Amino acid sequence: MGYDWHKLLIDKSQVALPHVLRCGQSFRWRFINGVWSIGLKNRVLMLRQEEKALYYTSVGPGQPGLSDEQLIKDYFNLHVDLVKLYGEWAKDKRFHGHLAGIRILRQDPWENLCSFICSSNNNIKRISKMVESLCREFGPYIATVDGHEYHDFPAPEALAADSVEEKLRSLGFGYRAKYINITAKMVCDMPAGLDYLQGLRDETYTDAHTALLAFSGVGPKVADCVCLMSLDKHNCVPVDTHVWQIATRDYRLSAKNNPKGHQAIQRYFQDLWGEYAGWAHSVLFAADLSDLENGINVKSEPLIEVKTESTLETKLEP
DNA sequence: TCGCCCCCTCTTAC
DNA sequence: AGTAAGAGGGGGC
Repeated sequence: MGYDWHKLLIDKSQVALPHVLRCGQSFRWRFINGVWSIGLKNRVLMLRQEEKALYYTSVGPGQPGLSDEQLIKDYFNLHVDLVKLYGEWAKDKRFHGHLAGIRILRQDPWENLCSFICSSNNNIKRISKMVESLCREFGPYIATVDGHEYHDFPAPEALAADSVEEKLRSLGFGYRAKYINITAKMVCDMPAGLDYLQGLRDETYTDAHTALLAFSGVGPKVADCVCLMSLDKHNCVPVDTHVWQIATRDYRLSAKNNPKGHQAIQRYFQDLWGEYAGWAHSVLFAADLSDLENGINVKSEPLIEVKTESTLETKLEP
């Protein structure tokens, strides 16, 4: 099957897919035979990267008024010059030698919220499994590509039925099953629905953060992750035990590992890094991440299929 | 196999 | 009122 690959001129130092898509922001990306793919906004989006260019193509109808290129530029926050930011952060010696191309995504707030409700007391591998279950069981089918089924992330209505909690428990969600179910009901009961979450992009950090805390299974850390990764609060630094360790070990801060201590650490990093403090934090965070490149959702087809299907090199010549 | 620890939040108890 | 401690499912080490 021949894909119509399009080229976007962007350097790896601006976005490094293997790191950005595996550092605990989005949990749905697959990596199959050198191609990154995801079911997003009613299409299967596929990406492939070279040193100075990103190649993209898609399968499925998509959404009216949202081209693949628009989706990519929005999803990856490509209007932000990451290289310039790295230059500013380099004043901090601890940044020297860290991974390049790690940027904050601009995800869908609803998916972001649900994913991070799943993330409490949890690890990336298991979160990925849970989010995939969510999409497979409750998300609308989009297409099958090279033998792999792709679903979109489920709408709140699909997760609001009373039967959902038990189903999620059987899928290994544990106590988070109830949180997801209740939060979905809450969003469905809102007059504005998903627009309410989307609208938090226009609110201040404090207001957005407070609003998110009202949802079930959402504490300060999860609220901060959503603020940073889908609500444009670029200077928000989510502090968990991991970031707490970086702060106390590498930065010699003497904060306690409790909410007050976490808040103090957040303020310290915001002062230090400025407007895009949340982005800076993700670079240090990723550097410490043992889960990076751990083989989640990675598949390789038998060699013979690679030759015959030839989704890569032969179709990529500009 | 058995502990122990987790990218936490909620609840209860001071 | 603000803070502290324990429970909660499953999986990794």
